[in-house]
Amino acid sequence: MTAEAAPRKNRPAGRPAQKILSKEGITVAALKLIAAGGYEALTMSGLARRLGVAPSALYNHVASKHDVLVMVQDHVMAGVDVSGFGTEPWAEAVRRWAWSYRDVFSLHTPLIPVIAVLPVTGAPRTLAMYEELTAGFLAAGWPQPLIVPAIVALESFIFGSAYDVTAPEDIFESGELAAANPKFTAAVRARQRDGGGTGSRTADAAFRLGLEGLISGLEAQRQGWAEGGGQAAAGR
Amino acid sequence: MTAEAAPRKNRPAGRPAQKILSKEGITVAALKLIAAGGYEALTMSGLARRLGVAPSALYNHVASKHDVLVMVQDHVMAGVDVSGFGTEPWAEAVRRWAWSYRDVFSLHTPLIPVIAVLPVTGAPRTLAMYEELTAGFLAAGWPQPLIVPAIVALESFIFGSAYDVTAPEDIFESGELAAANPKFTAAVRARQRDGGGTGSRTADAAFRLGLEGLISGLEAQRQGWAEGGGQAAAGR
DNA sequence: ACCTGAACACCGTTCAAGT
DNA sequence: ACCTGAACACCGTTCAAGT
Repeated sequence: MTAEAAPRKNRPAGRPAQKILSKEGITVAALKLIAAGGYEALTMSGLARRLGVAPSALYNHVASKHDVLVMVQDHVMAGVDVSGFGTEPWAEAVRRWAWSYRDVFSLHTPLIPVIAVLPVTGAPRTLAMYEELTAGFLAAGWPQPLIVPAIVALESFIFGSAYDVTAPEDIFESGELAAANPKFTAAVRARQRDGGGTGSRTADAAFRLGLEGLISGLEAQRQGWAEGGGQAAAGR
Repeated sequence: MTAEAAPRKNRPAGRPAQKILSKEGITVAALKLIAAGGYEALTMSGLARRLGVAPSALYNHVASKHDVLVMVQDHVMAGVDVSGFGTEPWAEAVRRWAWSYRDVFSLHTPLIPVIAVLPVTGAPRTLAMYEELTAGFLAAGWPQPLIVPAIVALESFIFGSAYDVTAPEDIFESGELAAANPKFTAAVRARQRDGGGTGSRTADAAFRLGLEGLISGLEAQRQGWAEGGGQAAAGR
């Protein structure tokens, strides 16, 4: 297929004439493996096979498989669209960013537990995204203390929604328990779908509703903060 | 410690006089294992050891480890507080539910990928929770087509936020990249924390902001729907 | 420094044999 | 039907040996 990863043919032991592996190469190979066979296909030996090396060779470049996931994550993050910040109104920029973020990570849900707890130090592109976001929030007049909590809230919603995209369409069919749960069963039948039809975009309808709610609701929280002189709204 | 799982002492092969395992017993043992050593400790052989059987014996009662996670999930779900629905105003009931849901699953984040795509058919307690929720939304006057999308949106936010609870406090420290990302670095320093101090509840501040935003924003979306005669708000 | 090859300590799961 | 015990096909990771 591609020429870059010529299969190893009985290469002798010992340090090779010029080095074969690099972090960048490992990351690219990992992304190809994922594209071809999903995250199940991403194993250290699968990665080594594709790169034409022994599995143990990988450990000269990464400390663990977790390291590989971090590298993949930072690469994938480049696909998130922050172009609206600086060119569009705040709400519109958030919309563009949020939809692209969800779409990208719905194809990479196994990265979510990794990103969600990952110190940004190790992920320069992710950090760059946050910098763009922050600039956009500041330009829209957001008070500094609310910016990080607002971004975290939006991201939390996006991560959860990315899982939802991967759920089967009939996830809420109550089956034989329908009779015991009539109100929910009826609500599932009547639920709003995106596009108005019975097409398979129930995840989109929920994401749109939540995102529009969050955008207007965060805006309201911001007003409340300004009026309250620096305290957040109603508590637990 | 407990008497129930007396260690096996050279029990002979063959069907025992009376059966030793049950789904309920396996679930309880799994929860104890998790409480003691987290999800790393939940292995099929660890489970078998605690129950005093051979690992293969478990497969007479469950088809896979995924089955065990589903059973654990339904058990954990019982800890979510839906008592507000029917006794409190809608917003207050949602608050109580959402905080308890997040708190419970922040201790069980490995279940999130399982629940998020799990057909409710296999999880009766989860289904019962949705029934309660739906009743509460209906009683508050929610239009039927918006109820499921609204619940899904709230749940997505809750799942994402549960991960956030487990993140290290210094997750946003930009380290040596601080100079290249000045606005974000400053926003992190200035960020709102719950309780007003520098205590470790940054996750709570973000959750509160997002939840209050969602509650008021969803309320606004509901108004928009009523006024628009049955269409949702601004699109992609 | 950076590769090979063998080995280690696990996983989840299958299956024949036993009562 | 429901257990044991051995075996299988994987994992990620370590480490001595080689250049």
